[in-house]
Amino acid sequence: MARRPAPDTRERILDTAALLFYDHGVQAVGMQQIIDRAKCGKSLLYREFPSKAELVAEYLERARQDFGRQYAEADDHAGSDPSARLIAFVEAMAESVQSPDYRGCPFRNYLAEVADHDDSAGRIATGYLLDSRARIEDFVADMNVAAPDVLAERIWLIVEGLHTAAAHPGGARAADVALSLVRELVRDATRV
Amino acid sequence: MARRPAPDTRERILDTAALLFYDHGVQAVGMQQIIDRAKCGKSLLYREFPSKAELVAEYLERARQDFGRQYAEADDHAGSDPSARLIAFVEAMAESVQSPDYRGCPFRNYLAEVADHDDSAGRIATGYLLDSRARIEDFVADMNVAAPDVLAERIWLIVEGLHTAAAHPGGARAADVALSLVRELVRDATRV
DNA sequence: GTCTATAGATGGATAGAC
DNA sequence: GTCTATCCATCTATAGAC
Repeated sequence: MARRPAPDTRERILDTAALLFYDHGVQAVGMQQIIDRAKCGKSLLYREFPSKAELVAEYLERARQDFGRQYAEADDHAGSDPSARLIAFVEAMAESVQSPDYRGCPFRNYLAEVADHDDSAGRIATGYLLDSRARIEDFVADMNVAAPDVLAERIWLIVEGLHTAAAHPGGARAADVALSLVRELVRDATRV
Repeated sequence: MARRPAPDTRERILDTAALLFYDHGVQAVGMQQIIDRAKCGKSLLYREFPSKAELVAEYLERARQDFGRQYAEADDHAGSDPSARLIAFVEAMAESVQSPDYRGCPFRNYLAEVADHDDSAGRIATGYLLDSRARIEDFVADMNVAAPDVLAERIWLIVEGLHTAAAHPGGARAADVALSLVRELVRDATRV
């Protein structure tokens, strides 16, 4: 029994909670379940996370940062052409749904299972969606196409479908389908 | 206290439960909440629905039948051309997301919030999705297009996006976006 | 009196929080 | 570990319609 608190305790608890929240849904997972799996005491968990609501919010906030890093890295390799950056963004999202145990987008799942979107976690989830959509709109706006609003709306709809369809039965090909469709829309829109 | 059993008791309970389940999610609604809202006794609810799981399953089953009737009615007015029937199907789905208090597709929401898809309610939800997708595939197969699999996959992705995007902030135009995109894909695919 | 509805007490399990 | 609250589900008690 170490008296000194392990510095990675908070991260380990958050890792454990994130896995359980994502796999079974936020509401279906109890605090005791997280405590058992993380092998920590109750007092330790409540010292790091004062309530379940804050633990959920930090789970989504960390997921948002993780996705943000992946998208930033993909953007670094995409060059400066806005259409290439747009494709790279969609590719990064398509890659994130390719996991064999993919169970849907954590933000969209949270918004689907919790009706109140005005709490801390809900604002993170809606903020993530709005940021993703704004990123697409910004890329399209820089592409000098005839109808940027229409193109951005269509791509966003496909992105929404990508995250949802991949979690449903028979959704293994959703990433390829979304990517080919987005590429075709971009190609048609940028054709001289 | 009426001795005569009201013949619409079961439907009234199911109506009440359906509203609550859809608005707040299945897991967030308690049986007592339904009992209070439906103004019925506890024993009466449990006589009609032996468990919450069965009540949820009947909620989804009735929703499936309701949607099925709407789609069948739309199909009756679409004539016999498979592309017209396909468009009518997508139009009917687009109409169902136009409600101002739309909170997502009940089947997709259920699958998002409950991880186990092998129970009675889960099979109804997945069955609805598979049926909808098969209907699209059947219509496209009758259209004599060059690549029916690709077209059906793309339309299904858009349909998934339609149901998801309409429930998210800024999703008011999702129905129009999905419809115009599907119409364009069908037009391009059937062009001689 | 008989039947059925409602209302409330209750059981056991589990929730979040201290 | 403990506390309170709530979950689903069952059972009992009572009030009213026939």
